[in-house]
Amino acid sequence: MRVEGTHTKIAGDLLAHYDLHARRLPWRAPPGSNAADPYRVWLSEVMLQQTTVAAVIPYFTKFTERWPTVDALAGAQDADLMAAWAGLGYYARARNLLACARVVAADHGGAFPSTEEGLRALPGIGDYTAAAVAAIAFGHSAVVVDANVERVVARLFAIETPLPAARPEIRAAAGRITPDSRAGDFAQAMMDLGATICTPRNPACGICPLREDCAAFRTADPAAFPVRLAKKPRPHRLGHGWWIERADGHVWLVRRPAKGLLGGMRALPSSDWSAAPDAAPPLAAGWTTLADPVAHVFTHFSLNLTVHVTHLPLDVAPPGDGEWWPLEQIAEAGLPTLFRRAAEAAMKESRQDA
DNA sequence: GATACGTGGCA
DNA sequence: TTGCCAAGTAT
Repeated sequence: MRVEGTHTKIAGDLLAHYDLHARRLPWRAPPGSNAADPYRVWLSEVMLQQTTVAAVIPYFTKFTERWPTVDALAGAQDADLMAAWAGLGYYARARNLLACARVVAADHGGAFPSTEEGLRALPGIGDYTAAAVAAIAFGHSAVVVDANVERVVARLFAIETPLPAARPEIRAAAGRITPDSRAGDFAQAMMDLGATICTPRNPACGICPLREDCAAFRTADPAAFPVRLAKKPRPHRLGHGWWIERADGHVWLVRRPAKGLLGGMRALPSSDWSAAPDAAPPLAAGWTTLADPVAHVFTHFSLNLTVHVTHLPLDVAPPGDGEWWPLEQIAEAGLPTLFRRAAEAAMKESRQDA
């Protein structure tokens, strides 16, 4: 149980602002309604992990139309789920999403646990998502701390400790300003504030409802908070990808290993990605190498993928597991962005050859 | 605690 | 153009 402290003014000011200016988002119940659907709250929170609202909206719409309930999602085929997630990134989320739906359907009768502890035990639900679902879907006074809340709280209290070491301090401060009632609205209001007013760069302090509560506002540079440690430089890697097209308009696609980078996703056959990758093609054939490699930036390295193209007769197949995929349906293959771009480059080249 | 894990928008 | 950053989780 939280003790009502000296910071209740902050929650009051923020909720008053939220009642007037809350963003209308597809996963939010309409104003005045308290009918937040735990399935939709959970799905949106998983999609929003490290991902912008603008990127999530079309995926959320597509998923809820195709799979309206957690039981429906639990019945999805792995390949269909992964293909539907393609392009959104962090594909472990999609694998855990399906695992979580199946646990909820099989072990909880299709009803999400309502407590942080119960939610935290499910695949893909960490401290943040457990607190967010408990607060937003079930009205519990959970302390919800995401990157927005970290930034807002670091500024409200002008916390000088650099991230990530400041996490415990920030979490304690967040707990002190979280209200006993309307904790879900409070959490969403903090995130709205962080996304639209208390932004990482050039915060709009002039229209901020918490301006008079904010210690950073009284400093010369509010945007200097939160303090962050310098990041390590991102290494660069090289790789090779092979576009194997058959005379009847199909391309050879493989599925990547279940774990690791782009785990479980359809892909072009490719080499390892390293400073000096093995460039041996998967089969002996006449290869054309595209002049411009596909440049792609992952979180922890950047990549130049050199794309090689060949055309095979009908009676030749590459070694190993894979599938011939019709070229006119390449958009439905669910290729992650790197391979979608490689496919676009290869098909453009093939058209020029024809 | 540190690292692996995608992608796109913005300055 | 290049770097920063985003409703984090798993190991």
